[in-house]
Amino acid sequence: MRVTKEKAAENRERILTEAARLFRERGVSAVGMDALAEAAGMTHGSLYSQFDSKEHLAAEALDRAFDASAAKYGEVETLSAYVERYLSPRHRDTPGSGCAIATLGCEVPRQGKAMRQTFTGGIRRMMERLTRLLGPKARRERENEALAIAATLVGGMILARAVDDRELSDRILAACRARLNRT
Amino acid sequence: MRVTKEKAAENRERILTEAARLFRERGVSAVGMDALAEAAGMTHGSLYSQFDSKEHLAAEALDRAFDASAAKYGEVETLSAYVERYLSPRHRDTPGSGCAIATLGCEVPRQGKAMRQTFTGGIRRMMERLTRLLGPKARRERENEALAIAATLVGGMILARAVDDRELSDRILAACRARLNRT
DNA sequence: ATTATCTATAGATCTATAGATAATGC
DNA sequence: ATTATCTATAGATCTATAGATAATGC
Repeated sequence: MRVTKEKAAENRERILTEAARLFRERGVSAVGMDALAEAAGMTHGSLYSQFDSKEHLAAEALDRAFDASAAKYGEVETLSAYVERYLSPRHRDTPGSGCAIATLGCEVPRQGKAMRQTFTGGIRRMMERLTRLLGPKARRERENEALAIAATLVGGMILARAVDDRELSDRILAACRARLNRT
Repeated sequence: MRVTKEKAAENRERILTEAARLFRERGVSAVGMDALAEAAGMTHGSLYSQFDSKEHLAAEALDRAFDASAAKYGEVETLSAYVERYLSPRHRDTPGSGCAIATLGCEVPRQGKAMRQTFTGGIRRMMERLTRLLGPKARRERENEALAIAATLVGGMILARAVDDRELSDRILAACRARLNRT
């Protein structure tokens, strides 16, 4: 049952949107093509007429996730607003729509070339956004500071999500926010 | 073919040692019982006479990984020595014997209760070690600082391992070291 | 008698492909 | 005629269990 070009393009979008969410929620290797197809309201066979392989699909979905993050944090005007938003309990509790670096960072070194490339691009975009929010210092110096800030943001979120204790988790977020606001 | 109690205990140790390495190298869900058995020089059937399930095995292996890290960083006498060691290219390039938080942190929120509990314990141990290395301030304040430092260490290592570009990777490590040494 | 290990296998699940179907797009 | 989707299935792989084996431990 063939559909219109338009409908097919919509389906493709929906697959990518759902994939971007599911991969961030459960990890790339834990989400099968079947789960992706079901989430998009299709059968898994049709994913293969839209994408060459799971890895290609995943790399494209990851790119969407980075685009969404860039749009979200592009609005932010100060470092402290960035920090407050990133290290919020709300972000911690909604990984499916949050920063892909914090959800997939540990998995990426073991993934294929396409994924790693996309991911490196995502990290560079985050670094550049943070660099622009930093004071009047030399560019190189701001970039290095941005990298260290990114590490604290990503690491803080990963630790806050990993611990089994809500109180400790809140405390991790608060401690990282405090530290970054003291910059 | 039954073996001596002693030999069986040795086998159990070897399974855990190899598991702790393989899980950190490839991720928990990417390493099957077959791969673990082969690495320990056995068939997968025998893993089930030593462990109830993969998750129990993984939790115990993770505990070993944390014990090893505690021993390694227990020798360290200053914060800057801790930072140099943790954020070294050597650590980045040998995940199999490195910090389990940096290799498995993203995966843990999706794992079972036993894993999460062990992991939380590992994070607490890291925090306590760092707290002891911090100056003469009040305990609570040092603990919070330790959490933020841990976030930078873990996040920095994850970013350095994730990027596809060696130069950028080295730069991430250097930027995080510089930032933490300015504390 | 007990038990650590091996062999064999069950039952799921996962990625990917082949071929049929049916409606679009030319 | 083309093609997006569906159905069916191949071939791997994964966790776990059952039963046999053979040497230990009592």
